[in-house]
Amino acid sequence: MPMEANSTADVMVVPISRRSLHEELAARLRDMIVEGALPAGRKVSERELCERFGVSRTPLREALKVLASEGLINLNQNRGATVAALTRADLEEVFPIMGALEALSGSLACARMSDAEIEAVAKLHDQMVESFKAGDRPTYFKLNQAIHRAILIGSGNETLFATHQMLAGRIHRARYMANDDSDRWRAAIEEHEHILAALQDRDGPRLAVILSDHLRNKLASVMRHFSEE
Amino acid sequence: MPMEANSTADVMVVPISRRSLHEELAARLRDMIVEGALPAGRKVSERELCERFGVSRTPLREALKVLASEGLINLNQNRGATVAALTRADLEEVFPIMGALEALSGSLACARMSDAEIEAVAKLHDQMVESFKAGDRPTYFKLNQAIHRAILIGSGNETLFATHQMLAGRIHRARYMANDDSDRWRAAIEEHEHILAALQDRDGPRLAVILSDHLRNKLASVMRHFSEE
DNA sequence: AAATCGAATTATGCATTCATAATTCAAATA
DNA sequence: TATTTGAATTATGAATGCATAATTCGATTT
Repeated sequence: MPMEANSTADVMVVPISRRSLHEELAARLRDMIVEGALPAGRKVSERELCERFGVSRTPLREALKVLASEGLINLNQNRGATVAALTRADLEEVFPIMGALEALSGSLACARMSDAEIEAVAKLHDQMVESFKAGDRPTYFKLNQAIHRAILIGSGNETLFATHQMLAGRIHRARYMANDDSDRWRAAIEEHEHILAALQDRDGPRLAVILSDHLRNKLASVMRHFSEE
Repeated sequence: MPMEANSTADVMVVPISRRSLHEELAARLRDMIVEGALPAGRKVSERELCERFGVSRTPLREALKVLASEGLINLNQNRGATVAALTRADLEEVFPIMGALEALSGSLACARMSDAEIEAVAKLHDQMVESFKAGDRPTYFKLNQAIHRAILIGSGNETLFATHQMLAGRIHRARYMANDDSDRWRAAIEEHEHILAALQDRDGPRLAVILSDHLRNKLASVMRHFSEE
């Protein structure tokens, strides 16, 4: 996906293709659910959302079907949609899968990323360590995600990225609901040191193991703080 | 998902909840695409499908949105839907992911499957070997799939199963389009012997490695016979 | 007062209709 | 004859309408 700055020429050629409404709606609703603006278990009223977004029910309902297939909402026949609740069982299912996917991505990334790209990850890592030292959780959280994302993308496998993203969306709420305690936070930073080192060494198998363990530890941390919704 | 035989009592209680049309349509179309009844690249005409299934465009279009999110069809703004073509790049992306997922499932299955369930896999395996000896490819293919499926389900991780299923759907066409040659077929049987042995030994790490390799080898075989559509 | 029944209301599932973008095809032009 | 233009046709995107299932809420009964 090319991301050049918008030159005038670009603006003339590309930009007309507005996304269809169902796509736009799915993206917005997905974001609202993932970010917790729509709390888990809450009834999703078609009428209310139609009014909020100023669209008819047709594209909205199309978007709801897509989100249901992603596991973000549940559709009950003739009884409307509800935001899918996250259970401990969900977390125990999803985290190991993400671990396996990240392990694969790390392994591939070691072989495919350019030196410059790895250097960019190192920059993100340093910034992340800074935000840890400053106790700035929101920034830490963003940079942490950026690093994992960079490795996923660095794998060069778009399907891998997309699959991971879908699962990450499902558990995002829990991930930042349950903040790491200071011990776990420190340990996470240390794991990230190892992640960066393995990546810089381009040691795929080692990075795979580290990432898998990292996710396992993250699950344990989340589970400690997670209360069923 | 309980699957008891339909007693009269069950029939009175459960069965009324007919699936919604969009769900039914998505399932039917998914099957048609996966099984190759709708060839890759082919335009998906809404009118034609509406007539065939006797429904209006509304639920059909809902189903199409879902299938698009699964990667089975492509939607082009104002220009309709087409069955997604499978490229070599797709296979090279999807197989390693399935390998990672099956490796995880094998690892979990070793810990969680009951002896009886493992015995059932052994039965499937023996039947599969029989069909190999008989040169019966269709039966071999079905039993092979049944074994992988049993291990996926044996992992006890429904999300893992669902994620795998979605990816498997995307590449199913290629998998049976490109039949193994006799050398590869023989090798596949041998790999399955190792799979069964590791499962019976409940040696999770070993099974994970074997399954991952198995998928890698399958990819190589498919790639040899696969011609871009 | 609590529980139950049922009419009224509301929401959902699907069909139909409308507006617009894409495509087709024949006529006009070079 | 090949190419281009544009009117007619067709298909898609989205809104509206209709039938039915679910829910609400007040009246009735115990």
